[in-house]
Amino acid sequence: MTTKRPSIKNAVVGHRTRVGMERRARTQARILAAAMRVFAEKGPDAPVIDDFIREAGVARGTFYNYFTRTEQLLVAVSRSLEDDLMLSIEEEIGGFQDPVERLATGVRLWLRWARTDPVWCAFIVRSRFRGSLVERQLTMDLRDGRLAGSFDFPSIGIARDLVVGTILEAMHRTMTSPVSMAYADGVARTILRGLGLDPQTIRRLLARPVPKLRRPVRTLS
Amino acid sequence: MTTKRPSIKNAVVGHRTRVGMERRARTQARILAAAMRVFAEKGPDAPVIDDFIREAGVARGTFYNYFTRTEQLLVAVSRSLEDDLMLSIEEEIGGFQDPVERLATGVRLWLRWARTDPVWCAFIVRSRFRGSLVERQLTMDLRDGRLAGSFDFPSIGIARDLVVGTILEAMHRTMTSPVSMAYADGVARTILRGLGLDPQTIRRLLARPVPKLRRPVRTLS
Amino acid sequence: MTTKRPSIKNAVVGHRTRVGMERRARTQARILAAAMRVFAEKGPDAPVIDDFIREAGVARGTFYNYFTRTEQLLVAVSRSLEDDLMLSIEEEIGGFQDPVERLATGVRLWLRWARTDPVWCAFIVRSRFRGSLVERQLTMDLRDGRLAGSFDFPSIGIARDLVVGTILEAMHRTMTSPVSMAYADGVARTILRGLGLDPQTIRRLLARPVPKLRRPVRTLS
Amino acid sequence: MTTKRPSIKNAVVGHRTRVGMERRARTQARILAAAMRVFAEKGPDAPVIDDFIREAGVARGTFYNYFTRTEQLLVAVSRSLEDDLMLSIEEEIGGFQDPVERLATGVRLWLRWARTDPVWCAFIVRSRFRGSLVERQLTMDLRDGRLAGSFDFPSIGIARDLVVGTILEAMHRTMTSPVSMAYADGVARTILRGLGLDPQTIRRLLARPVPKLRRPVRTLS
DNA sequence: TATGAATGAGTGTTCATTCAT
DNA sequence: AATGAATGAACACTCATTCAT
Repeated sequence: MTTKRPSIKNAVVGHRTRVGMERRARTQARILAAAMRVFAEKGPDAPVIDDFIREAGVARGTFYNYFTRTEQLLVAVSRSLEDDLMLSIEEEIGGFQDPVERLATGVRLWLRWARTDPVWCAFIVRSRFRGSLVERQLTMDLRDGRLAGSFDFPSIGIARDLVVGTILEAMHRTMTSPVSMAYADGVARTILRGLGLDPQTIRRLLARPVPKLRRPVRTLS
Repeated sequence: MTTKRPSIKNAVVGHRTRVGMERRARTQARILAAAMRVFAEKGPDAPVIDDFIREAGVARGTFYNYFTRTEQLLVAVSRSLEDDLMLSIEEEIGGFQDPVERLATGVRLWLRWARTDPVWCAFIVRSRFRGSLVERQLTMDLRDGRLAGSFDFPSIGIARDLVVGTILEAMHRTMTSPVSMAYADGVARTILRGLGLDPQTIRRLLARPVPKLRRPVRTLS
Repeated sequence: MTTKRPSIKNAVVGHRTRVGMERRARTQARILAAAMRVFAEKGPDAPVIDDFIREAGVARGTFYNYFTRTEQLLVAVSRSLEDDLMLSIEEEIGGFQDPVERLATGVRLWLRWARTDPVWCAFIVRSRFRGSLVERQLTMDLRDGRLAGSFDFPSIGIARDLVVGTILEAMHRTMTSPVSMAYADGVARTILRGLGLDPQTIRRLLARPVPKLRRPVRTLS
Repeated sequence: MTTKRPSIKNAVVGHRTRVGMERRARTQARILAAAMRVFAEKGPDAPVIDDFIREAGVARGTFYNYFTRTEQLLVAVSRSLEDDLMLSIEEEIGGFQDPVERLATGVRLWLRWARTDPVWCAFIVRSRFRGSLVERQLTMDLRDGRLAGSFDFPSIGIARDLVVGTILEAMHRTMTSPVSMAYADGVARTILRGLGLDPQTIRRLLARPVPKLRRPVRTLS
C-alpha cells in the first residue's frame, strides 16, 4: 500500500526540484530572448547589462545568476542565429546527394537570406563568432566533394577560408549597399570556381532554381 | 610702400604661424606614434585616452586638440600599417607588367608577412578598417587582368570580396595556429583559381621565387 | 480522563516537537561548525553569507532561520574558541590553590598557545570580542589574589585592563613576528609585576615548569 | 637685460605649475578634513566613498584622483589625530629631564584627554593603526628610563606592549562607561608598577599636578 | 596652443534579504 | 523547517569631456 503512494517527503523534494528547475529554465530563456532583441537593436558591442535586464524585466541580481559576462550572451545569441539559418538551409538541401549541389545551394540560400535580413546580416558579420553547425556542414561537404573528384583545392582548411571569407565580405557589402540577386549568384559562382569546379558545371548548377526556405527562420528585425 | 617691405607685424605673424604649424605637425605625429605602440600592446578596443596621453607625454587637453574620438586614432594607425606594407610590396611588384603576376606576387608577399609578424596580423584582422591604398591597387590589378583576358569573374566587386575575404580568413588562421609556407601559397593558388586562372598558369606563377621585401616595414612587435 | 491517557494527537505532537528540536539543534551545529572553518580561512570580516551556506550545505532561507546577522556567528565562534582554550587551561590550573599561581600559569599557557597557533591567535586579536569565561576566571583570580594580600592594584577593573591589554598586544606581536618562549615568560613577568608582585616571588613562580595542555583544544588551523 | 626679466615661457610654465600644485594641495586638504568629520560621525568602517565626496563637495572622479582606498584615508586621519595629541603632550613634557616623569605625565595626559573626548577615544581604539610619533616617543622614554636604572623590564618590546595594551583597554573602558579621574591615575600607577617602579616613587610622581594642554588639540567632536 | 585638475554620468558587481513553494 | 530563485539597493570604479589658467 505504502509503496503505491510515494512518500510525502520524496514527493515534496521532487516537486520542489522540478519547479525550481522549470523556473530557472524559463528565466534563462527570457533573458536570452531579450538579449536577442537588444543585440538586434544596438549591435554586438554597445549593449550594457542594464539594457538586457530592462528588456527582460528581471532584476540585476537575477541577470548575474545566469550570466556574468556580456560576451557569454553574445556567443549564445550568435550561435543560435547562425544555427537557426543553417537548420533551415539543411532542411532544403538535406535531400541532395551531391555535395557540390549541397554546397552551391547552401551558399545561394545563405546569401539570399543575407539580402533579405540586413539586421541579421550585420549581426553575423560584426560578431566574430562562427557557429559550430555551419562549420561542421561546410567541412563535410568540402571533404565529400573532393573525395568525389568534383572539387580541387590544396587543403580543406584553405577551401573553408575561401568560402567563409568570401561570404563574409559579400555579406559586408550586402549590408553596406543593396545588391542585386545576380550579385549573390556571382559570388556563388566565384566561390565554386575557386573550389576547382569548371565553368560549365557551375553554369548548370546555377541554372537550377533556388528552393524557398520553408522552415521559418528566427529573425532579429 | 607697404607692398615693398612687409611690415614687421606681418613678418612676426607669419613666423608665428609657421612655427605654430610645425609644432602642430610635430605634436600630432607624436600622438600617432604613441597610439601605434599603445594599440600594439593592448589591441584595438581596450586602450583608453589615458593610455595615449601617457605614452605620448602630452596633456589631456592637448589630445583633444587633435583627436576627439579614439576611433579616429585607430583608423589612422590602421591605415598607416596597411599602407606601409602595401608600399613595400609595391616596390617589389612595381616592375611587373603583367597584372596577374603583380597580384599573385602581392598576395604571396602579404601572406608571408602575416606569418612573420603575428602582432601586425592580429591588428589588421581585428580592426575592421580596410586601407585605401591596398583597395586601389587591388582594384586596378583586377581590372587590368580582366581587360587582358587573364581573369574571369562576374564583377570586380565580387573578385575583390574573394581576394580580401579569403586573405582575411587566412590571416585569422595564421594568427590562431602557425601555418606552413605551403599554406600561404595554397591560399594564393585558390584565390587565383577563383579569379578564373587555369591551373597550368597558376603553377607556372607560383613556381617563381618570391622576392624579399627590401623596404623596411614598420612593425608593431 | 484525558489527563490519564495522553491523546494520540498529543503524543504525535510531542514526537514531532522533539524531532523538530533535534533537527534544529543539528542544523544549528552544522552552521556553526561551517562558520568556524569559514572564519578560519577568510578572517572575521571578509566572509559573506554565501560562504557560510555553501560550507554548511544548507539553503539561504535555512540560514536565516538561525542567524540574521553575520556578527552573531562571529560572536558565537569567537566565544567558543576562547572558551575552549580557557577550559583546557582551567583543567591544568584547577588544582592550584593559590590564585597567583593560577593566574601566572594561566597567562603562560595562554601565550604559549598563541605561539603555537597563529591562526587562532590572529582570530582572537582581530575579533574584538572578549569571551565571558575568561573574564569570569580572571576577575575571580584577581579578587582572590588581592584578598590574600598577594596582589596590589588600585581596582580590579584596572588590573583586568592591564592583563587583557598587555596580552592582546603581546598576541599581536606574536602573530606579526615570531617570538621566543622567553618573550612569553617576559610578558608574564611584567604583568605580574604590574599586579604588585615582588620580583622574588615572580622569579619563583616562573621557575616552575609549565604544564602541558592535556585536553585537546579545538583549532582553526 | 634679458636675464633680468624671466622669459615669458618660463614664467607661464612656472605659474601654471605653481597654480596647479596649489590647487591640488587645497583639494587634498579639503578631502582630508571632510574625511575626519565623516569618520567622527560614522566610525572607521561604515563610511563609503559617497560619504566623503558629499562631505567634501567634490566629484567622484576627484576623490579617486587622490585616494583609491578608503583605508588610505583612515590611516591618514588616524595618524593625524594621534600625532596631534602627541604633539600637544610633547609640548608639556618636553621640558622634563627625567624620562620616567615624561612617561608618567604623558600617560596621565593621554588618559585625561580620552576622558574628555570620547569620540576621539573611540576612534583611536577602533582603528587598529598605531601612529608612528607616539611609538617613537614611547620607545625613547622606555629606553632612557631603563638606562637610567629607573625602569626594570625584560625588554623594550614587552614594556611597550604593557603600556600600549593597558592604555588601549583603559580607553575602551572609558568610552564604554564614564570613569573617574582617579581611574585614569590608577591606570598610570599600575603601568608604572609594571615597568618596575617602586610604589614610593610612583606615589611621588602622581602627587604632582597634571599640566593643562596648552596647544589646542584638533578634535572630532 | 598646451596644460591638467575637476567633473559626473555611466557601468559592473556584490550581497543581504524576501518569499512562494 | 527547508529550499533557492528572485530581488534591488548599495557600492566601487572608470573614463570621456570640460574649462580655467
